[in-house]
Amino acid sequence: MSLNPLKLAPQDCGDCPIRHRAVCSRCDGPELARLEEMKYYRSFEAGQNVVWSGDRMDFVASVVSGIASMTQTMEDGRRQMVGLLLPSDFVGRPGRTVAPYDVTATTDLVMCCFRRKPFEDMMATTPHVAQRLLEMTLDELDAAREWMLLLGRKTAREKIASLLAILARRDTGLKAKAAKGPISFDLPLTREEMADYLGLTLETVSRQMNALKRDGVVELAERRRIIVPDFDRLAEETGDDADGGFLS
Amino acid sequence: MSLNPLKLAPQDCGDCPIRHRAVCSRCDGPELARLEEMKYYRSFEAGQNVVWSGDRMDFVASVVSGIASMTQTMEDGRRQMVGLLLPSDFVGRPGRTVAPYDVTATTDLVMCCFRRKPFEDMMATTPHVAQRLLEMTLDELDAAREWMLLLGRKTAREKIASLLAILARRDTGLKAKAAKGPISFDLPLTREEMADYLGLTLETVSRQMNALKRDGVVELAERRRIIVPDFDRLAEETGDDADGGFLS
DNA sequence: TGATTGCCTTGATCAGGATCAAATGAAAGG
DNA sequence: CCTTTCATTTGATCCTGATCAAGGCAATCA
Repeated sequence: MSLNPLKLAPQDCGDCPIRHRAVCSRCDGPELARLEEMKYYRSFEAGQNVVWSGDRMDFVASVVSGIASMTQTMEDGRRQMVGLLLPSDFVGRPGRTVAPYDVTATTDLVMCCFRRKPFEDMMATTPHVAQRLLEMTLDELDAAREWMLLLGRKTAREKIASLLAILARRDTGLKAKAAKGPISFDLPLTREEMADYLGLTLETVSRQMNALKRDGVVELAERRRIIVPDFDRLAEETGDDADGGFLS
Repeated sequence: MSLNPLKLAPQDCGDCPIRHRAVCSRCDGPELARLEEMKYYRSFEAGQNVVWSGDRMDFVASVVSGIASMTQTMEDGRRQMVGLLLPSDFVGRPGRTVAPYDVTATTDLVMCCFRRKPFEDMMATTPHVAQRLLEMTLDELDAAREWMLLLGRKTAREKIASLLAILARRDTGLKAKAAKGPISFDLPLTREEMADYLGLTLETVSRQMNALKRDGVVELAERRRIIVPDFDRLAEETGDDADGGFLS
């Protein structure tokens, strides 16, 4: 099975670190118990590789803490990030045995894994699980398509602003665009990783970050902390329309 | 429900034009009969809109003939195609009511539709269907990610070659990269549509198409017909590695 | 403490593709 | 047949972001 991220709603996870409740929020008792039985944890250090493209993958997993990225690399070394896995994101593809992308821990990382076979068996016998996974995959597909718009049509400045807005939303848990008062969050990516996300070079990322700083859109604090004085202002810089597709 | 394409394997479709056998290749009798009951056809003229972003969508569908495209548009008019729907592709998202993208018929188009509600009901009671849809969605996600690599890291020439290779493969049904002898197929897109697919301008598309022609990679025949004297040669121009991810 | 290393910034220059503009070609309609 | 319209080509110029090259800064380690 190869890797794909499927977002789990954090609120479904309760205090269970593996958050697998979200996989089947309507399952009680037996299914949850079965999930509980087959789970195990793996941790990785920052920079360590989780799987290589082409590897056999015998598990699906969800991110407990830390961040991983999925990247594709061309023969001559050009790299494009195609997935960014944050806590509560799901990874893995029921039914596939080979990973199509490299997955790398960009920070220290803990994942909660389920062996593929029993997980698939449960999927086959528990309709809710398959449906929930389908829903999560559709969300991921939407995200990929917004990403495509970013890669294909946005300017460097808009790309940076978009990425910061995405991270800010994920980190602070805000769904809507509007937000009063300053927001701050940790930037978990290096300039190079941001560049790979955005289809830019690291120099351009650096320049545009500082341009946004000069213009008062963000402040760059110690230890890669980002302060956003006015989220709406940042949102304006993304090039997205104000209401931004939060309809279901 | 909003739109997403899910590829159906044409070989699963038998002689049924709606190809819904592929939705549940393991279903016999009752499920197929239910699908048969709820289906209806819609046709569109080239250029006509199927749904607008934000519209309510009460059906899922598969493309019977013709081509449709999903596009996202920014306020200032910049456009990015995020999905290209060829015959046998599936469109629609069980569980969602609002389309997130514009869907437009780029040629005359016939779609076979299923009302969303009964389709969802069948999904809920027929595990195979949900699993099959999940599989198709995962394929679509893979395609989106390859598209992301194209948008973020490929040169204009590589982008054009990649698109032509994709269309050639779909049109001629070849799975592998290798192909002896010349291939020809119809280019169903205008220069502008190609540009929207590739994140380029139509002028750049035109120039690079003619560059590929000058270099003998393709021939541009009458009525938008494309002749590829040597598919391997075209494949080399895409920037993808030779084996190209045809592992499952 | 100094050296190394990884990450980031900054500068100078270049080039790939965008933009603006005009001409050509082909199909459709009166 | 001429006109209109739309798709495409081609040319000239511009500009954004890439590339090449140094230098700075902070953390880590000997």
